[in-house]
Amino acid sequence: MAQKDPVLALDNQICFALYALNRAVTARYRPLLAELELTYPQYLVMLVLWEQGAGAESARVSDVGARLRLDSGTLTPLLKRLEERGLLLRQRQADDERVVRLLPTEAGWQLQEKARQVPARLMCGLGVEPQRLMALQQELRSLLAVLEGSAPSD
Amino acid sequence: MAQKDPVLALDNQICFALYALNRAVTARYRPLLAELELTYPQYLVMLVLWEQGAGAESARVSDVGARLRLDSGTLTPLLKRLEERGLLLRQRQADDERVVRLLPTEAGWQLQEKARQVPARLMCGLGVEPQRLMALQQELRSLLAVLEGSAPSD
DNA sequence: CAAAATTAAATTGGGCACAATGTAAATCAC
DNA sequence: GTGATTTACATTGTGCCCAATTTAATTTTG
Repeated sequence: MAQKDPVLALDNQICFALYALNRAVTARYRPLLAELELTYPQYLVMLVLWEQGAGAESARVSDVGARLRLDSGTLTPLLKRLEERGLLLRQRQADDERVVRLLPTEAGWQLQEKARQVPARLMCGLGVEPQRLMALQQELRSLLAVLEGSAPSD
Repeated sequence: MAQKDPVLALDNQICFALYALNRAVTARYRPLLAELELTYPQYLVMLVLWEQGAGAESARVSDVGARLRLDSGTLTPLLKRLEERGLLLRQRQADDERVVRLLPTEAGWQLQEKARQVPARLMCGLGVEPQRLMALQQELRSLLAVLEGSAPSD
């Protein structure tokens, strides 16, 4: 007893494969995002803001949080750093002071131009057939939907 | 220009699917590991130590780091917390004082007993066919091997 | 309308990740 | 065998994550 147990073997933990690959992929993004002076979570936030489009209704903190599954404890300081860098403005909504609207600045939009090449450069660097990645992405998204659609412990 | 761009759409980023699913799965572990009073990275470290077996040569900090792809900046404080909790001993190797050996204590081995049920309980809670998870894990591991076998930007 | 409940962010605190640097011990090179 | 490298951890500092709490504004209820 109290010895090796295949059930507890690291290589049998689905979680570890996910954890390790996530960090390995993030590490591949790092040098590319360093050119934009963005961290990986900051890049994701900018993607959400860019996605809203310039003309559309600006995103709220909670919109970004819902999209990225992050709460204000993570987002508030991150957004303040992006604001200090001049990439966006955080402003309280006049008719509902609880809400903070996030508006990319001109510099924020200019950064989008530089960011456009990131996905392709990443894919190249990975050295994996795009089809294979697309298939994986579909599966990951599908599983995420399953997890988000069921209670944390049915 | 400077508007929506399918290349930058969040839903097209393989990275985001990986990032979001990893956090969702970790969140599923959290209540189970809370019963053991372990965080998720602490759980992974204990898995490595348990895997070594009680009779075998004890693991070094760098062994755990190599297995989990974590450096001493992450591991040292984490291991100190596990030591404070009485789950392991950190002791310098006599014939090479640079090396720190990690030895699970009796409490550390007892915790393995409680941990044995974690994987099955997690799988149940996910509500996904085990075969599907096994297939995903194979793919994740295969991709991790590819990334670790190639330069960070070929 | 006033009290209670809800909502949106912010704050606080603990614990990862990771880059960069520091420190001491062991090994190598001449 | 001594100086230069290398190795193994530790430390420092920045930036996530997340739980729990707080604050302030809005909405709901009686």
